[in-house]
Amino acid sequence: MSQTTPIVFVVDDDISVRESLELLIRNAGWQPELLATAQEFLARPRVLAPSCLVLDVSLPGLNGLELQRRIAADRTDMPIIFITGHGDVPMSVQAMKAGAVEFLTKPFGDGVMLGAIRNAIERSRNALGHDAEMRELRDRHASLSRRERQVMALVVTGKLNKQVGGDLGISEITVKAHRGQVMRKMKAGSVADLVKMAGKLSSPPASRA
Amino acid sequence: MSQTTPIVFVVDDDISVRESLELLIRNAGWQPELLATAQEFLARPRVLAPSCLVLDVSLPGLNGLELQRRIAADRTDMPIIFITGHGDVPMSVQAMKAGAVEFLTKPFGDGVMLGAIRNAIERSRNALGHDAEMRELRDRHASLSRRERQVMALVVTGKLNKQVGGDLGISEITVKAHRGQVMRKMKAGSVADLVKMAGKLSSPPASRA
DNA sequence: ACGTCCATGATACCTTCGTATCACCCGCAC
DNA sequence: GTGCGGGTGATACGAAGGTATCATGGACGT
Repeated sequence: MSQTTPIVFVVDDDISVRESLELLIRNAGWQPELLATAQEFLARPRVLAPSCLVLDVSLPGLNGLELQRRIAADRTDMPIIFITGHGDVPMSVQAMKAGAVEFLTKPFGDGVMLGAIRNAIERSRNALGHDAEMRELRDRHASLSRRERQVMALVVTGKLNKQVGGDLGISEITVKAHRGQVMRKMKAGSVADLVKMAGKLSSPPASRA
Repeated sequence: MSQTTPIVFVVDDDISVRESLELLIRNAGWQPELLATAQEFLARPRVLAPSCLVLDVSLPGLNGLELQRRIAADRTDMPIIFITGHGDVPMSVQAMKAGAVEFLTKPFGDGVMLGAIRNAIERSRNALGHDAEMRELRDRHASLSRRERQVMALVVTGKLNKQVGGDLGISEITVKAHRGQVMRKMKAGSVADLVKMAGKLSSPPASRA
């Protein structure tokens, strides 16, 4: 599908780690982006390519777990692979519970890291696709007027036009008009489509694949 | 809803651990079940109450991670809390990736354990409800005849009766008959209902809340 | 003041749904 | 064989969906 090269961000204050990972990543065919601190990473604009983040747990200033907390919510398209020199169990558990895809202790083999990145990139690709679909859906839903949203909400529960009209205190004819608008604006070819869209719109932000 | 006391299974080969946890669990109002080995646990029949498993990683014979692999697939209603004396990071990461809800290193405070169990029981309760709903849905779906399943599959894509008939090579009238049967057997009050049911039936086994 | 969007409602017409009733054929079990 | 369930099809009718055209009124921005 997308021919953009996946980007692998590396945030580690140890320059030798950055350099060795740069080589590894470049040789594997991905685009490395090297940063020494969490702040530098946060200053970066969002990217649209599939990507992942190789993150050192202990960083000066904002540490790895704190950075994760900041970005995990909205950047579901950027899985995090933690690396650490002296990590302990509680730390790794916290990171995994917060959604990290991997937690590696140095030294780790090149193959392990490459496998982890490959996996993360794949997740990112899926998340990007999913996010794009959700954005599209939300945009359409946002283009509805207040009434149209209300009508849609009731229609997808299976209510008849007559009942929708009753609930909203308007006539069935008006409901039909709104309903038609909803179908057009949401680009739904059938009620079944609309129901599925409503399901996606109302379901929580994400779930781990 | 259910007034059954939640059950907390403890699998640890150290009797002093079992006994101290027994006290802790009982005082918290749950039903402790103590076992020394993975085999003993597997020999137990499934329970229908909300439950969780406090599991030592290192056990004679089948170890904790192996036991997890055996039961994680079907026993989504029994979250696992790992405990360990000398756990390392890779071990904890593996356990968390496989779906453990917590990974505690000894010694841990009573409050930490109680909090973890409370959380796990809550998940179990949700999973039980979800599982029951899914079982119910699958039962209904299984009660459909071949044709009825085919008709249902096409109807939930938003196809008109006429189109369904065309696809299956039968008349629209027959489709209506099957469709009515489907609605009755699935206990769907509307097409919207049916679409939602189909969505749940076709979605993967579970997703972590 | 004018245009635009939103909301409302009506009339008209055709399509589709949903169900009931009746019918025939087939395979399978008792 | 008789009964039963599944699959098929027809006729008929009422309910609901869906669209089009027309019309009114309020809110908001230019």
